Amino acid sequence: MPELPEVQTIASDLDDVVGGKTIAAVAVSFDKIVASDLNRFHKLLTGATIDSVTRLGKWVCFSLSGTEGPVTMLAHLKMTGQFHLGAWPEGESDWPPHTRAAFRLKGLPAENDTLFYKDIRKFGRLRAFDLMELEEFLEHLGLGPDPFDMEPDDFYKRLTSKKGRLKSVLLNQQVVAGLGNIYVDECLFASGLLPTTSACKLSRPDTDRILTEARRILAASIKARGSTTSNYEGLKGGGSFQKSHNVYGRAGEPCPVCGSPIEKSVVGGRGTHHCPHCQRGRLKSGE
DNA sequence: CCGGTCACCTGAGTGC
DNA sequence: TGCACTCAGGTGACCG
Repeated sequence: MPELPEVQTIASDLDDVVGGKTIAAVAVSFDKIVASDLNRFHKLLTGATIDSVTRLGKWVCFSLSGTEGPVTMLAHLKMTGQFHLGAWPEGESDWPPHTRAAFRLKGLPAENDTLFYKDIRKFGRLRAFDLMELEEFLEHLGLGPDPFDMEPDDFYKRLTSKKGRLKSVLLNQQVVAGLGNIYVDECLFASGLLPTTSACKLSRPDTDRILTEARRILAASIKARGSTTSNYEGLKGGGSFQKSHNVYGRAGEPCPVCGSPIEKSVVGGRGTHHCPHCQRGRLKSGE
């Protein structure tokens, strides 16, 4: 379930390990994993050099120099996507379990010269674009800014212009990019706000508090290489921030602040965790 | 515009 | 031991 800190870790590991490498060959073992044209995917990426790997919301963004100009590969890992290094598969039986695509890289030892995209549930998608196609796709996505890039004024306007419940609005990637189920629950606990609060009724102190807590929690999680609950690790291993979760995955356990049992409910179709005592209405001015 | 539901998939966990 | 069942969350599509 990679969210912002996990994708940041994955991208930064990839940048270290495969940055500067040239793709000698591309193989796809499950066609649907490539959501842009498959022939063009092969054509754009084969022979291209990976200049850098960064994060865009929850997308992993490979910037490459292709044979005919700049190329971008965007990867969305959805629930169970991972990148791994291994040996190039010569036959179908050589593919590691659940791997869906392989990129053979030049200049690495043969036993580790291939970047695999692994995805148990096959929800993730890879796309390759030239500059114009990228621009078009990004416009279509309409991602909002990261919490780290967001001005408090802008954040207030974005949240209060939505009529939905706070949890759903924070999960909307067009409002703010990078938050997922885990960090929204943690952030709302830290902010003392109920997930079911109407976003449009929030005060300026409310939205300031949410932004501050989101930045604090996300930064701490990035430092811990993210949260490993299941099916997440970077090239250099998993994270440890799950140990710092206060409410996510802790239904029935005592709230670390007041001791009340953490409640689990469904909000916007997502499992939602909150403390019924610490999370109440909106904050008052000056709090 | 908004909420609810389903589809996309597989594995882990639970209860009988 | 095995089987049926539920659940996990990111996103897009669809309906009311």
